[in-house]
Amino acid sequence: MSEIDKIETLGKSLIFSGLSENELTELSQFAVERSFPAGEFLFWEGDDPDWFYIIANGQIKVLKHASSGKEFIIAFFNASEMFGEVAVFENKAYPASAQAVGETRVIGIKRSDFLGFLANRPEVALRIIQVLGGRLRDAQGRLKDIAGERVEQRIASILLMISSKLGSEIPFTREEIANMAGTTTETTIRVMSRFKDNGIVRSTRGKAIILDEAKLRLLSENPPDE
Amino acid sequence: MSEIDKIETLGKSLIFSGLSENELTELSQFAVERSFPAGEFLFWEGDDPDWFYIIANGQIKVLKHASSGKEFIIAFFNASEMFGEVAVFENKAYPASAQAVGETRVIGIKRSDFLGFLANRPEVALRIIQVLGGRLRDAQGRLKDIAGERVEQRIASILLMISSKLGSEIPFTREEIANMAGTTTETTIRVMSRFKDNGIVRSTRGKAIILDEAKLRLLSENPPDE
DNA sequence: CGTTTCATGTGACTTAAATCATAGTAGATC
DNA sequence: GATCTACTATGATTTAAGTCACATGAAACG
Repeated sequence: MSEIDKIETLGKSLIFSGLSENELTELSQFAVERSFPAGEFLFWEGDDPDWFYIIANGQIKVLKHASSGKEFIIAFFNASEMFGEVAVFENKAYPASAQAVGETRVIGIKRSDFLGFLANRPEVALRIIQVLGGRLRDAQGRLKDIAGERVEQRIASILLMISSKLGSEIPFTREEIANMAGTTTETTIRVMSRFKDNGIVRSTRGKAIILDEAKLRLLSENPPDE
Repeated sequence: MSEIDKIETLGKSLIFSGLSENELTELSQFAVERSFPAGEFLFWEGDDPDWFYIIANGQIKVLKHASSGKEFIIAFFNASEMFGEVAVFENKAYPASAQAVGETRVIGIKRSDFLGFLANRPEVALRIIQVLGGRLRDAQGRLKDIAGERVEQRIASILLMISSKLGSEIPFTREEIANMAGTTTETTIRVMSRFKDNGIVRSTRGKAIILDEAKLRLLSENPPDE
């Protein structure tokens, strides 16, 4: 990856998109490129937070393990999104693990370099605040869903959330969807089969295509009964 | 509340604690004091985000309602903490409602005033980033708990979380604890009775006192069986 | 190109927790 | 200090979803 590519990738990210050519160049001095094959972990929950990342291409899923060993997917990120930032700002161990979904290239910036760069760039800080705010909002919405809604509604919400980021093609297996909705693979398969019967989704192996977003939205908002 | 009091309250809050006397005075020009009796709502989910708040004294709980009407407590805040900020930064409707727990006094700052003040104060922005980061971390931890752990563990975690903020006296009813753990009042009563039998907590009406934090921590981290 | 692997699918059974019902009890309120 | 009201308590029953077990099928791989 050339210096030019790095600058371009940084510039595409939401948080750095307002920076001048010069600033991006300065920032790219600190930036290191790394590549990960599908399934590889970039860091594990509990690791020291040395790096802050921006995705050049590919996708990352961020997950935690319950005490039973069951995996729960907290978030997934697409090209030009940042991640690993919470640990970096607090200087505490990463609170979750990050795994490459497909072959993925990221740009890493060292904690100290990044904080130094940030110190006199209030615009960048404001953008980070917005990103974190949005993520907090999402997390709180999911909390309410998982605590209070039925699996069918939760799965509907997850599908909508994914499609709002990636479009109507959902590139996840039933197992992965289960791990986002906080349920089991079997239950997810059953619910998705019902969705298929009702013409809401179509599916192939490892993928689902949303056909009727309106119906899905209805399901995610209203209890099925009463 | 005098101007002096306002300045003092602002200065005590984590995000403004680094500011000079002058800056605090400037900020306090925008600050409006409001008082709420116990149980009153400061704003409802869906309201426009006009205000950003700092608690002068009292406590606030922030909650959402599931489609069944069941209430879920997302967070609660103590004196000198800020809240309502997510909506303000994104300029979207408040994603949750805020309710005064006891008699509560808050300081409100108008969205536009606050953003203006923030624009050229990177130190304040960095502190906000830290606060948001911490909250995001908490929310993600709770997500994993609610999705993957048993009620007993979840309740143990909630008690620990509360005691780390307020001390070993937990000033909440079983119903409120249930609404934080994402379970029912009856189940919470049963679990708490078990805790009492094991000498982990003592309790009076509307209150619980943690006697054995170590045991509680053990419970929150390890599955009861196997 | 057969075989191994992993995702989907389905039935039978179990279970943790919700729900429903009812009662005691402490504290507020008049 | 009698009367509400809200909190705690407990038993009985139901149920949504989890677990276990096994089958089918597509795709990955040597």
